[in-house]
Amino acid sequence: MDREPLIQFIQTNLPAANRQTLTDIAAQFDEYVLLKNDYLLRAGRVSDEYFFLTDGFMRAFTFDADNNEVTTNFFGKDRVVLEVASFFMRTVSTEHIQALTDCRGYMITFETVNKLFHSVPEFREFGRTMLVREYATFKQRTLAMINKTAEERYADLIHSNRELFQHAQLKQIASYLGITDTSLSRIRREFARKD
Amino acid sequence: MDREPLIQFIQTNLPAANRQTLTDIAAQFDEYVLLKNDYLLRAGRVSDEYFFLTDGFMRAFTFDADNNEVTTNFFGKDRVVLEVASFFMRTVSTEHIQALTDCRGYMITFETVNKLFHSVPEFREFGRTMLVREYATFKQRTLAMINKTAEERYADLIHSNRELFQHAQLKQIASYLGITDTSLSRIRREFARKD
DNA sequence: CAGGGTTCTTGCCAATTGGCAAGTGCGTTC
DNA sequence: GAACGCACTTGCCAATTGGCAAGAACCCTG
Repeated sequence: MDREPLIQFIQTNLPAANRQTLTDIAAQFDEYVLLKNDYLLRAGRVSDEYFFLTDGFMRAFTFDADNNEVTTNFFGKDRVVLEVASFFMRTVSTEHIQALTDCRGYMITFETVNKLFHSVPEFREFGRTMLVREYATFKQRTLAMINKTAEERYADLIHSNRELFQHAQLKQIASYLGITDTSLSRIRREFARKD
Repeated sequence: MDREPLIQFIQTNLPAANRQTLTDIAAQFDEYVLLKNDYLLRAGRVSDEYFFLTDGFMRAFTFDADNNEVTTNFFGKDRVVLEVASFFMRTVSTEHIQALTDCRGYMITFETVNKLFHSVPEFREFGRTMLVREYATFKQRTLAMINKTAEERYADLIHSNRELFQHAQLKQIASYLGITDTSLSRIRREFARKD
């Protein structure tokens, strides 16, 4: 069982930890595999999945008042995949998390996260850093919705995550960007002319 | 020094803690007062302010690419006021936090937060709960930007926080809702006709 | 390779929102 | 109380985005 990707990831976010601590933390995770279209989490359940994704793409989505699917997040390699509110507050999830491709990674439960959280100071730091990063990312997205045009948001996404476009449907990307698939299609046409 | 508001707040978010633990945590905070228009944080600095607001209203704001002011957050009574990214990641803040009214509350520094975080298990839980709540709130806001109209977002805000409208300028509220002051003015006109 | 389903694109028109500039209302100051 | 500044409103028009429906492109599956 090669946990190097996991260890590397924790270390990147926690340079101060020594090798033994890192492997101790990593040992608490279980290897986990999803096939394309498998669900990591379904709405209506309380999430018990803290998943570190080493290979593949996933997305989180929910439904709006008119029952339209809205993609709330995409996840790629080397990211922690979880529904923060449901996992930490033990509330029923309003979101689904599904594999866009075959996926591979490492899983840990709420109970184990808590155990590590209280017994390993370095893991506390790691957990907090994760949460702060995710928070900052969401804040940036809210800000982008406010002060950037749909075209700018599209440009940002394709430049930062071109590979995503090979795995996600344009309709999913559109709802993530806060526009309809029709508008996204038009933006892509304009974009193709210039760039 | 009556720290009851602070103790009550911590207890609400941490029902398991006993009285002694609560007073020990509260003892680490310092009373702090701001006059209207005073800044709690200025962009360009690394935030060292974790502020529990017991009375008054505050707002956080930044500037977009065209140098327009964008209000990113409003804070009322019984809320923790801080710039999460700057405070926890020790990065330079892109945001200002300013008092909309005279304010009163309790302050704690990054160093003391960390001390408590590692030495008091109950405070770890408290800190994590705060962060998770703030995260969930921002996520809800992003979602609202995507699948609600400007009018619905306005209705939500005025119903959940009517008092805010007595202290913040409509232009500030408009940028928080992701629209111009012109549009907000029109929405309010329509709204007044119906409701 | 024919048929059927899904995704994506396009055209047309409507609704929402923005930009600008002028106007109104209100409080402050001298 | 006249003059000024500031916040807010309004009118006019333009730009952006959405809704709908039809068509094109593509992929399965038999």
